[in-house]
Amino acid sequence: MVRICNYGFDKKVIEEHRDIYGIAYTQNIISGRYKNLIIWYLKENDRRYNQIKKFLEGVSQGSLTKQLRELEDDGIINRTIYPEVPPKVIYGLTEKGKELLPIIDMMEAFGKEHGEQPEEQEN
Amino acid sequence: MVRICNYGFDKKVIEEHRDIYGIAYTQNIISGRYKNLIIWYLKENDRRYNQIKKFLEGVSQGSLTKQLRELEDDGIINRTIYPEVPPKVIYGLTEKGKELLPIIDMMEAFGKEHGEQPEEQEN
DNA sequence: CAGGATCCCTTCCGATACTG
DNA sequence: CAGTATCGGAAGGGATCCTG
Repeated sequence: MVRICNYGFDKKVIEEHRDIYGIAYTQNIISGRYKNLIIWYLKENDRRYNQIKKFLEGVSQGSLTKQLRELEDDGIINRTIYPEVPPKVIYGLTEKGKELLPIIDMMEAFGKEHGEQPEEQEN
Repeated sequence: MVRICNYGFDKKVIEEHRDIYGIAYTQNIISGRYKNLIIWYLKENDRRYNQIKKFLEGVSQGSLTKQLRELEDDGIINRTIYPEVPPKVIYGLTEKGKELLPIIDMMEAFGKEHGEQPEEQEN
């Protein structure tokens, strides 16, 4: 089911143009200020909640938790809880989540090529 | 320069993690409810304002115009005005914009693979 | 036809306080 | 440590009115 929130697309558009369904679906998953970066950060290793939080310095718990839950609901990451004291929660990419890496990889490449010299762009 | 709006990233994050600059830059460009679809729609042919509007049925002029302007400012599309009566404005992808197509292509592929059978996902 | 300007609502996100 | 709950600000997007 396609989320309507996250500035996604509603059924009408999707019904009319079946070929853009995939774009809308994927956009729904990765739209969110930190989602791409979370996925990117989990690329090499599984990480704990606070590691992710530290990596994204500035993010609030509320926002981070919400984004992690949404990614989990979408099957992009999985959450493993170790019932210790203090608690330990490990986040890692699912197989589905790993399939997003090439996309983010290309985003990084695009940005590296075009966004590196900001002041050299003619305004 | 990285826009702070569009739920982008501020300088702090970017300075700290140079490797995620590209992701943030690209995300800034394509974040927006219709931007990916606009780029996708311009893939095959240049289009007029009203063609795009019709394709995205439901979008308001205000939103569409804003997204088109931002894409233009980011060098993704170019706008050609034909001073006729009634006026005619053609939008097309720049070379830089065409480089985004593989990314959107992969988004479509991902969505097609994972988002097609919504009710077969275990909840 | 292709917008510009304005108003308003929704969603996203940060800040803070509190908990097992 | 890893959250939950609540509040409020800011940005995105829709609706409407108006224009060259």
